Amino acid sequence: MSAAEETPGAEDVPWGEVTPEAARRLLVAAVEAFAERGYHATTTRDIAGRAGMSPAALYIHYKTKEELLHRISRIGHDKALEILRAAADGEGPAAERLADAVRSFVRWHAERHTTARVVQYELDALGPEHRAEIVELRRESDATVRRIIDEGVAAGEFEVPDVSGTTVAVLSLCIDVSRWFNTQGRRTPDEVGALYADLVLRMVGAQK
Amino acid sequence: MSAAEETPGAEDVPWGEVTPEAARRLLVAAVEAFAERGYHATTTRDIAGRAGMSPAALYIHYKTKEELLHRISRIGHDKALEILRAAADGEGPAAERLADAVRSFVRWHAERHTTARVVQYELDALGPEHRAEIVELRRESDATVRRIIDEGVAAGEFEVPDVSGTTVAVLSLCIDVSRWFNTQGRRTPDEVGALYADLVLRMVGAQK
DNA sequence: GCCGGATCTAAGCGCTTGCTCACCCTCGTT
DNA sequence: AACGAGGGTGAGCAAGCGCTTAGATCCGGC
Repeated sequence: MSAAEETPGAEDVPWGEVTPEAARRLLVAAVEAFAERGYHATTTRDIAGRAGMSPAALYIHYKTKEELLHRISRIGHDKALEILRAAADGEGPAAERLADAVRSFVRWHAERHTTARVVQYELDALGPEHRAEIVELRRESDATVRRIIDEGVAAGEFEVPDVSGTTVAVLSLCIDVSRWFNTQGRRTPDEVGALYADLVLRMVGAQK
Repeated sequence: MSAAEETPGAEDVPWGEVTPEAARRLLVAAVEAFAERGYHATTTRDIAGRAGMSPAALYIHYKTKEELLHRISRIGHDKALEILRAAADGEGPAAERLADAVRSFVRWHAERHTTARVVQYELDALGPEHRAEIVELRRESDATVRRIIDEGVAAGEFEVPDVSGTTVAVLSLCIDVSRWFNTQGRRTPDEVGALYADLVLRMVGAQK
């Protein structure tokens, strides 16, 4: 086998964009540790240990522990926004696009709830500039969902008295999936996605 | 003024049940610190400092930092459960009781979002036994909401294909208010409560 | 006027933390 | 065979952590 090759089929492998391989192993270890115990309760020794390395190895690939969190947060938010935009930019009626958005967004938060938990709940552990950068990405997620709802109202598909309030509620509902979802639980990510898509359509008063 | 009196009108003062006063000051300081930075990022020196005391004073009133978190969590969950039960045990149709429950539950999570944030998101920082105790309280909250929805379905008021899934979603929606609610924001706790009560009635298919 | 318990503090102990430093090993290249 | 660069390690530093201890201060009851 050729040795120089890097991350074959990189796009759909979860952390395929992170190279070299040692940096990715550290990042994956950090995601697990942060999700289990929280950023502040996780030690650099724990992260390095999970990746099968010495504590010092971490600092070859990342300047600080906070930079690790930022990389995780940035990649995760980019992915989340990409999912929402793919649904929003689709064709068909607003109801279909909203259901699509919720279904895939929820599925991501359930399937990758370890990552999502870090991405969604460790925002405050970031430094001020990194935090501001991530907050901006969240604003764009909000705008994307709001746009679908706006269009549904304009087309007469939805009946929504408070668009911005409903937008917050929809995103909030989806995001919180990463807090309670458990792989051992009764429901699959697909099932939760379908259930939530239905609930959201009811929230916006889409006729069934 | 008489000096010996303790916590006049104790019931409705937020932390009135905590005595003596120094213990309450420490607990209030801990709630603020935990909400701002998270349990693990908060130091005992920070808590004591906010309460205007030396670090050692904390250990006169609490055995450990974890006991402080447990006290906060226990009182908070008791209050939350009390709110839900008061609405569930009321009279009138299920739709009215569900709206009541959501309205007051959300209002609490918005008004006291500092406390709620600690109560809802720092569960994992508790030790195993304390954690188990709190998880049991959450199960009861879930059962309380599920009961209202069950009764609404039985009475033909609601149309809900998946009662347990919808119960989770309703509670999840309410709890997440404490994550995003901001006192400086556009909405008052009353407004968010009213909006969410309406959204939840739509979720259960209550005819308006 | 003195006592005993409760409350609070200054100092600091033992340990862990994020991070660094001096050095080593494994390479493809010459 | 020698090299230089990049990935890795073992040991450890300065700082900060949760928590303890010895002693000062307050205060109602005799």
